[in-house]
Amino acid sequence: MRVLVAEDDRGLRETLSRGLRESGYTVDAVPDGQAAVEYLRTYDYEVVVLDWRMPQVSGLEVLQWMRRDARANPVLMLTARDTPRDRVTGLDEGADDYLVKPFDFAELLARLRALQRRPRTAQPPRLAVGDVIYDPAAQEVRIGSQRPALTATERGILEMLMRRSPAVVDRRSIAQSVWANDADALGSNTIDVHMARLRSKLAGGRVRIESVRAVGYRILGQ
Amino acid sequence: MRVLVAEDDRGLRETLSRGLRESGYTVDAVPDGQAAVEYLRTYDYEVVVLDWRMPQVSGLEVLQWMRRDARANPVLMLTARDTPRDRVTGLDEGADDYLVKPFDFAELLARLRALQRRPRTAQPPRLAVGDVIYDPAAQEVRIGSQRPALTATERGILEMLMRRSPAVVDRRSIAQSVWANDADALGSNTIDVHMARLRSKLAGGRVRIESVRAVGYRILGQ
DNA sequence: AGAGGCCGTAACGCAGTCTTCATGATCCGC
DNA sequence: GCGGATCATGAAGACTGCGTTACGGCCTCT
Repeated sequence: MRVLVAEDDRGLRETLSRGLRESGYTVDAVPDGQAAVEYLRTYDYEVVVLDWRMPQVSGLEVLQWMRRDARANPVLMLTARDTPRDRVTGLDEGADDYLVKPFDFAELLARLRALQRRPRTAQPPRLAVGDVIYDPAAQEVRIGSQRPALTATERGILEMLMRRSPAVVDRRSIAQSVWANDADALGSNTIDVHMARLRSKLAGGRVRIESVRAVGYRILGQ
Repeated sequence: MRVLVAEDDRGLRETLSRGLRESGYTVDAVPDGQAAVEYLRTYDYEVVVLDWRMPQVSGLEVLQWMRRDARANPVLMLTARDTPRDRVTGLDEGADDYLVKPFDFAELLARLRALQRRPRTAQPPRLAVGDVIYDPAAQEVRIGSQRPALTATERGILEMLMRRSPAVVDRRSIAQSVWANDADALGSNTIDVHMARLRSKLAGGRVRIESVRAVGYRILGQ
């Protein structure tokens, strides 16, 4: 298991390196964000441990770079900050987990194990298909610079389609994701109508919603 | 997005339900582990929020049942306990995340979003014969780089043939796999007609559909 | 109470799909 | 080789699912 540790405090960095090696990991440790990016560019790691606060390039910036670059490696952030607000920021930027200093080493190991089990994050916090961007946190949709006013139902459907894109989403999945009782939505033409409304609101964007007869729908960029 | 919440404290349960619904989730809330298992058996959820301490069946036991039952749904554990030791236990049992009460609601939302980000099911099982590939999950057929437009019935028949390939599939099996009432399909030449169309659409691929007189059909790679 | 927005249902037309029918080809036992 | 059975294929009508529009009920905000 290869792990990259980015931590500017020398003492902590060495403690982490030693401890992780004793636990069977292969560790590369770097003292700042700049070096972390270099290493990430060059080597491949299963898990990345990033200190939030580092000189020059912070852990958050490294994380943002990773996600922009479509790197899906699980990331565990270390930080001294402990306000809920900070945690929200970190998680929404695509961190997979979060640990507050000072921390218990056994817990770090457990969280690393959990991250390894978890399938890669694979997706940045924002969904994008064509020029349509959906931000699940803000529940906001953008088409280029436009901001179409979608209703809650339409956003729910759109989110489902975008998460699975370019695969086909069957009607049952759509129904389940939006309605508690999928039966009535399946029995009527409710989905079709919402789909029509969604299509008209997305018209002008560089996407299209294809219908796959007898199965469901899918959204594709153009 | 469907979420199951299992929490015995009524006040917290209702707060969670209301808050999550306002954030766009479809929520089922249950007061104990027993009910949680029932619901998990019956419905499908994207994320499960489990209180650790519950009467009768605890959240940890629900989690253990899920993992024994090979349920891969992301699980977020809620708990009042806050020793590193407990966290280690929870994470090692397969919880994907962990939140200590009292918690900030925005953080709960952020962690749920992080959990949802996990990619769709590992890798979809695929059927391949010759250069024809069928993905049952996406219901998509490819011949090399081509994507022939098959109808639902044709896909159903093709899937059956490919699953059994290179064995012969008798007409009864084909009928049963596609039609609720296999009788009428067997009495007519409907199957033959579909088979002809399927052949023509697969022409160009390195496969052929052989007919086995008085028995059925089979598909072979070339 | 009224206005407006959102949602679900109904109705209808259309396009794509399925089944049936007709006809010809092929196979198999005798 | 002959006859019956089985299969292949083309065309036509029946059917189904989808797109669309319109409308009524519900909720929220004022």
